Amino acid sequence: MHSVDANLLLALDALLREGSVLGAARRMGLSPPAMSRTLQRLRDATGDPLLVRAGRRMMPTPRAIAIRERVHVASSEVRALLDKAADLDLSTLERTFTVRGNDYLLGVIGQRLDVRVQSEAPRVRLAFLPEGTEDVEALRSGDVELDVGVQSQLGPELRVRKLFEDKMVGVVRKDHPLGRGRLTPKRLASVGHVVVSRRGKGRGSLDVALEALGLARRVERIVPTHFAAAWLVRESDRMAMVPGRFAAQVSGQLGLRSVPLGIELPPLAIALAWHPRYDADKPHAWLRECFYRVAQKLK
DNA sequence: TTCACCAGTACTCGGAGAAG
DNA sequence: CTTCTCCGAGTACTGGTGAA
Repeated sequence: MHSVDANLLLALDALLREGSVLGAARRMGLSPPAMSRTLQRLRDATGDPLLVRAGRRMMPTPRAIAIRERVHVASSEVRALLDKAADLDLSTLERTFTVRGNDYLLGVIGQRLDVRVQSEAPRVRLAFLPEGTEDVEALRSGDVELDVGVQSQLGPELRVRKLFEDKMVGVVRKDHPLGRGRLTPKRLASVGHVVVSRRGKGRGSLDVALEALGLARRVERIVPTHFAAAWLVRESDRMAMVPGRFAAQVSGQLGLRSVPLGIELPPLAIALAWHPRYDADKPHAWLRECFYRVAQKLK
């Protein structure tokens, strides 16, 4: 290899993302012939056709598919390195960040994060998406720029930064009998439960722990959010299991009592996750730092 | 989408002249 | 004599237009 033209890398990224010479030309601000010639240079440089005609469409070769993600990461790095706006000016920064997280996150740190972002970068917009399927592909494609929550099944290339730990507690209405006296596993299993699950699953770590003691609980309601669970138990005999920080935040306002579970459960580790293409992206790094700083101030 | 052709730009290289 | 700077010609590269 004689030399490397960064424009070729950017053009290759545009071609692989668009899957079309015309589309890539539009993306790069070139004419279609110029992009076609650039594709020809890429073919010469790589020794691979990269995109081949299939009727009216262009299909990527196996080599193109294999390098697509790495090319995208590398071109993002190049853009970030050569970006004229390398000196981040938060007062004028206009950008929408897509953040995936659940209502627990918003309840615990949403307000403080909102104040911090508003004071440091007033023109920044935060678009919160529900966790949904926890799709890793959304992080890889850039549809989700930052994921906040319990990071369990991530791709090996994704970056993770721990924010804080939490533990599950029970919440019941204020005058509920469970609120008086010690909450034993047996008493825990004696009431109906509201379970939080985005996928409609009624089984979790509490069931495993109870089964080890020869007990089982009755799951009577399954809801998608912690807020919904808290709302349901406030006028029923049921209890819900929610993260402790969330319970502390909403119990007073909803007339609930939070009760420590008389059973040992693994702690919740809440963390940020993002794709490495944002490593060198200063606005993204600033937002990650905002989350981290706000989380560190939690008691 | 690709090819042929054209224009503009940048780079390389060699020669000429000045300075030490 | 050597080194440095400037200048012009040649070459390579990139991107545009028009046609197929």
